[in-house]
Order: sequence, then C-alpha cells, then structure tokens
Amino acid sequence: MANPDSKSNQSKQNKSQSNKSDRKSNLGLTVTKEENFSEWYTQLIQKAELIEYSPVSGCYILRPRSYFIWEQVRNYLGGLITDDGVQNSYFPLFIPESLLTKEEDHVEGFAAEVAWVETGGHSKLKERLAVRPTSETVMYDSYSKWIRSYKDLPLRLNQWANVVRWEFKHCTPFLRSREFLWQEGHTAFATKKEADEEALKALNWYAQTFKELFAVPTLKGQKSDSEKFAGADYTLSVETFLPDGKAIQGATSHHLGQNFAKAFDIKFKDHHEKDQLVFQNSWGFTTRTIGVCILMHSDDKGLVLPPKVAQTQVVIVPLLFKKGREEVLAATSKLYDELKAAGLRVHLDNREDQSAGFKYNEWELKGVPIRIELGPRDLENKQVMMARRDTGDKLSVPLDNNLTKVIETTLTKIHDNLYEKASDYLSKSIIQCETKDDVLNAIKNKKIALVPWCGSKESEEAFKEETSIKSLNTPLDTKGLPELTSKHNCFLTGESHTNKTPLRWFHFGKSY
RNA sequence: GGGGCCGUAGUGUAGCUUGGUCUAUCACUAGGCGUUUGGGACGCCUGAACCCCGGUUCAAAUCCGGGCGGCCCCA
Repeated sequence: MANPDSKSNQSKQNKSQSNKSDRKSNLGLTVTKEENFSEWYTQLIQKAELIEYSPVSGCYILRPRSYFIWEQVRNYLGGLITDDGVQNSYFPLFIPESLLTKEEDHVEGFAAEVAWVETGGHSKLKERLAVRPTSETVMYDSYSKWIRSYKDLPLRLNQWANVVRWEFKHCTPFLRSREFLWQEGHTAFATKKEADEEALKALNWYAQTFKELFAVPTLKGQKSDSEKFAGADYTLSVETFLPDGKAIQGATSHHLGQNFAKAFDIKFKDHHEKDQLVFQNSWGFTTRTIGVCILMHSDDKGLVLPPKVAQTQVVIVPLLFKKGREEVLAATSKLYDELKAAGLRVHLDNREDQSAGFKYNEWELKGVPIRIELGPRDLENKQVMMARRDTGDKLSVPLDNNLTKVIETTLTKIHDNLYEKASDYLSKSIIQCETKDDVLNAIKNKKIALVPWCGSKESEEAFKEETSIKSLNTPLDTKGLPELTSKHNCFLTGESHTNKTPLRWFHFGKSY
C-alpha cells in the first residue's frame, strides 16, 4: 500500500517523496494493464485525450486524437472500397416503422435496441421513426425502385454514417456504445456467385485495414448460425483477440441471399425478360476497431499508436538552457521544417514552462511513436537522440541529410514490430482442442479454443448459457489443421463427423 | 441474469460509522508573475466541488427511500 499519510509530521524528505509520487500518479496511469485491465483502459482513453464522457450514458465524445484515427480509416478503407467501384452516398437517419419491420428476422434481431422518435416539436408523429440501427431497410426501399433490369446491376453503394443501438449491457467507449460511426456497404447482384465473391472481398479489405493501419492480426472466418446477422444467409467476420484474454468481433460482411429482395421486392428483368430476385450483401466496419487498436498495443505508460494512425508521428523536444538556447531553437525549428516537408506529421514542443522530463512523459502517454531530443550537447556532437515509443529504445542518430530517412524507416519498423508482437500473441493463444474439458481449460487460461463442432444453434446456446463462452467463427483457411474424419466428435453433442452432419473447426472464446 | 463496492472542484482524495464552528481536507491540475529546464522543477498569487429528487431533523456531504451514473466479482 502506498503511504497516503503525507499530512502527518514526517521528515521533510519523506514528505517530498510522497508528494512527488502523488503528482506522478495523478498525471499518468495509476494502474497497470495487468492488474486491472478495464480501469487501465478507462484512465488511458481519458488521459490520452481520446474520449470524453458525455451527459448521455453510453454515448461518448471522440476528441480530435481519436477522430483523427477514424479519418485515417476513412481514407484508407474508403480508398479500397471506392477503388473497387463502390460509390458513396447518404441515406436518412430516420426509418419509418413500416419499413424497418418488413423483413421478419431482421426486425426480430434489432427490435430490442432500436431508439424511436415519436414527436416532432409539440405534435405526435403519425408513424414513429426509428433512428437507424443499420440501413438495410431504408436503402433497399430505394433499391427496389432503382433496379429494373439486369443492366442496373450490380448496384454497389456505401455510406459513412452514425447508427444507434440502444444497448442495455454495460457500454464501453469504442467497444460498445449506443451511438457509433461506421461505413456500411450495401450491394445487389444478379447472381449468388458474384455476391459470394464480393462478401469475401469486403472481408479481406477489413483484414487488410486491421493489418496495415492498426497493426492488428485477425482471424478470418464464418460466424455460426446463432451469431450471424439478423436477416443474413451467412456472416463472415474478422475476429481479434485482446490482451485480457477476450475475443472481440472486428468487422463483418454479410451475404443476405434473397431475403431482403423478397421483403422489399427488389427484382430485375433478366436477358429473357423474366423477373429475378437480386442477391445482396451488406458489410460494415465501425469505430469499435479504434478501441481494439488501442487495447492491443498500449502499455502502462499510456497509449501506443501505430504510426499510420498517430495524429503526431514525431515530436521534437528541444532541450533549452541559457547557454546555447538560440542555437538549439534554430536547429529544432530547421529539423521541424525538414520533417514536415518530407510529409511526416511532426510536432515541435518548444513550450518554455515545462521540463523535458515532463514532456517525455506526456508524449508517451499520448502515444507519439517517435521522440527526437535535441540539446546543446547533441548540437556539439552533430546528433539527436531518437526514442521509440513501442520498445522504449533510445539511441543517437547523426543530425544530417539522412535523418529524415532514418525516421521514416523507424516508423515502418515500429508498425512491423507492433504487428509482429500482436501476431505472436494471437498464434500462441489458439489452442487446438477435442473435448469440452479441453475447451474449458483453454478458456480458463485466457486462450481461444479451436475445436470440431457441429454448428447447431441449440448446442451453442446451451453452452453459452452455462459457461458464457461463445463461438467466434470457423476459419476460412483450414490449412495446417487436421482434416475432420469420422473419428472426430462434436465437442458439445458428441456426434461424429459424417457427410450428413459435418463438423467444422470453430474458434470458441470469451467475447466482448 | 445474480451479488458486492462506490459517487465530494478538471483529476485523485479526507470527512460519513457517532448529523452541528464543514464558512469542507490535502495534493495534483488550471490561470497569472518570476526563477528554472538532459526523465513528471520551484516560489508567490488567483480560480474551482458535496450526482439528482424526496423524506427524517432545529440542523444533512453525513441517516432513510427512490432515481441516475461508475467499478468489481459470479452466471
């Protein structure tokens, strides 16, 4: 226990030490990631100025440092989407009740968490309006008007929007909030084959975004029947695994088959002038992923951000003394210009009223990947000190034309190192299991179980009820896994693998 | 779904058991001035708080009821 008794008459020395540690603990994080994961996260997102709590429970303010991350997602993922020919558009926030309830499974899946608008000004509305929990229904109402002939297909639209799902479970900033931001792609095709191909393509964009922007590895796979999207034929997902031993769904891509086409009457005339229903997909990537990125990489000193999403990639801290002051300021200002000209996101911290140590701690808390220190001593030696946020390494680098290059290379190395560490953790966390006991044991040790399962809804629901362990997905890539034969049994029902009731390898885990 | 803990300035807290000089503690923080600055500098000055509603009482941060919000554990 820390000694809180700084008021009593202790020696001066003890007192100042106690004050010093108090000060430190108030500015930085007071718990470690290991000892209290959720408290650590709560402090981190507030002290690193990512999130502010709002007056509405479950709704959070994205401050500039976190909104910047979302802007990078929009640029990168948005680029992948539009490069493939999908067009951006925008549909209304409000959905009339009659539209929302058109597809049965869909309503059933969302009914419990829809927020409704019932009055406008002082008058009650004739029909209540749902605040969109997702936009299938409002978009497909238009699709049925726009699609007449095979010539109108494929129709592929995307929108960047906010949605509201009135959660009753505990909300957590980024990971589960009542309002969140996302992109939702909604497409219609003449054939199932085209739709299947696109659903997989979207999943790959998501995996790529996780890897290239967030330095986070994912498990690509298909969800179980009880975990699939309400109204979908099947759902593909990328799952990630957080350092507290819990999995979290990263993003999803749904093949809707013709379910919505039937409900919304989306038909086209084929080459033989016959009416056909379209095949559809919807796929989405949300601000939840920002939370995954933060939780994955950050440490007890604060935020660790992959360079590609860091608002500030390099911070320059001039070390100012009376002697050599002007020279140091001139040198750091010159360096700032050079790095900025090279396209780096750089900040020159020349505040006069903070000590160097204070600045180091502050920028580490805020997750800046590289810190450059430059003082009179460095200037004499024609060098700078470069500190890496991910490893804590600090080394001297010559102050010459090559410095920009060195920094750029180091930023790449930081990204790769973060990805490697996370991949290592993920692959070490997947335990191949055969029996229910194996699975329980793996989960108890904060791992993911990979186990043969028959996929039945009933067995999953009973197991979930009993243990709060859910299926995550079944891997799309089964290379390296033993082929399932009649010798394998479903870990829940005990049934053996046959052609009639095929088993599949499935990831199971505790999940957010 | 079940159980437990908690809510006091921007942050972390003292005070609550036993209601009363509480005109609310301490530290950080914020703003100002000056001296400083190689891993959270120092001095002085100035700001800033009892979650909400109701009840008990001469008197409520403190007791009671309800609400809202947060955290933890179990299923």
